Amino acid sequence: MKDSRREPSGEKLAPKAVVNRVCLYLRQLEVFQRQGESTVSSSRLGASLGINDAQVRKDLAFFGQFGYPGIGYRIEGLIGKLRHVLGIDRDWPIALIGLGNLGRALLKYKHFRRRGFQIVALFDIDPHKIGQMYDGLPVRAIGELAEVAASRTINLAVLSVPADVAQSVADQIVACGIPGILNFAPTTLAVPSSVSVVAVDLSVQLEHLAYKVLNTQSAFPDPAHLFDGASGR
Amino acid sequence: MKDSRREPSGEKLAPKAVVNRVCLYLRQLEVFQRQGESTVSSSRLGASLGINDAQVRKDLAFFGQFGYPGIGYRIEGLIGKLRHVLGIDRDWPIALIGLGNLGRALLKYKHFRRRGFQIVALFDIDPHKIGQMYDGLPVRAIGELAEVAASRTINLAVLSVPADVAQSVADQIVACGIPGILNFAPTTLAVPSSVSVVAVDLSVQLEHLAYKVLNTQSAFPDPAHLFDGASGR
DNA sequence: TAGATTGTTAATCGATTAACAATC
DNA sequence: TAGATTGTTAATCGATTAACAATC
Repeated sequence: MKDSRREPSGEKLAPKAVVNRVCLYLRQLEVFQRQGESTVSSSRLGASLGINDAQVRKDLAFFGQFGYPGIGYRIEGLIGKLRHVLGIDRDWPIALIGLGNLGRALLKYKHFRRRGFQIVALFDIDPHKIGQMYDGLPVRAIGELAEVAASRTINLAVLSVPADVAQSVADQIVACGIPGILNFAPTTLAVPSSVSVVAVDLSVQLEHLAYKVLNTQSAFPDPAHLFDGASGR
Repeated sequence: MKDSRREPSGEKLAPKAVVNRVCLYLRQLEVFQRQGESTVSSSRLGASLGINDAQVRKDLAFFGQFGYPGIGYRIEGLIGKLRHVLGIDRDWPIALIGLGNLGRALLKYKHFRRRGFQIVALFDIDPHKIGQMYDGLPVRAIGELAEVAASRTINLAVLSVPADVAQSVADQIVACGIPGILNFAPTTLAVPSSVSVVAVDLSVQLEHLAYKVLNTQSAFPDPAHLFDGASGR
């Protein structure tokens, strides 16, 4: 430890893998806190998540010196620090675009609210949905996005529209100056580098699971022979 | 190309990142196919997804030799090959456990069905939900899982229950011999290594997006000064 | 043929893990 | 003090990219 109370926030952008794990650390620290614990070691935190202890220390060290040699990490303090470095120590007003089955489920998803994420405006392209109320919020036409985003300083959009309209809606999101998109549409969005996108394709996740199940050494009966009519290329 | 029609399927487990990208290649190839294309090069496929062309070739080469020098990849054939290596050239009967807002949305999610994933049985712990019908399927008590799984050879479970019961439900899934779990509960599951888990934590995705937005060099006004009361550790 | 594009090797880059002095 | 645990360096491991002979 070179110097004692330094916190290098914002110096370098953390790698994607680090940020994802830090989100998990935060989630698990809150579990420990609810259980009445006050400190935790990197090895115990890692074990609860299936992550190597050196990895835990290195990930946390990326954002500052939070630990105490011989003791571990003070849970309450670390939670506050991680919330700060992740940027979730504030409110994030969100526009939800697309009120299909998935969109409506996301609207009611409790965990978002608990994290400071609050859906404050709804949009859809379907004329039948526009004007309806969901969870106390009116559904607006996408054309109103610019106006609403400006007046409420919305900076995140959750996109749950069909794939074939996702790019055109994304273009409008970008045009409004909204700098972040959580994309549930199963398509890759082209956006300027100043706009951040996190993509969640539920089918891809399930496909990945299928691959893992088929390729995990086990007693699982692989009916591959039923399909191997294909030969060569 | 050492020897001409080899297909090393099942030799080594592909890295996670490779599998995820291959799922995206497949998704994009189907787009090209719908547009009436018959071949595509690694550079064009990569460009449409923001992936380096050498990466595309290397990922595909992991599973076999599918391309033709000077021509590219024949789309229809490659789609079939990738479906096969991913294991989605068959039906996957699925148990959906937890019929909250998210679970009900997943039940109606069209893209699963199109990929061969079919939800064939519903389970919940809430006595008020048990016996109700959703989408033509009755909600069963979790105690019936073993029986139903055995009779229908279910091999994937989608878990959308609250975090505090997720582990105990996962234990029952494992006990039934179901080898794959898609976990939407915001908690890490402890399962034997013979069981595959893919975790999707929607809050973590949104947190990651918030981090990216705050740390992308841009005109985005960072109100961090409102929060920096914290000092030291 | 000339141009295009693959599969693969080598080079680069980044991420993970082991080890340990410093610290409490 | 002895034991525990950090932050960090060095070693390992794996993933990405550039380059190019082989091929169509």
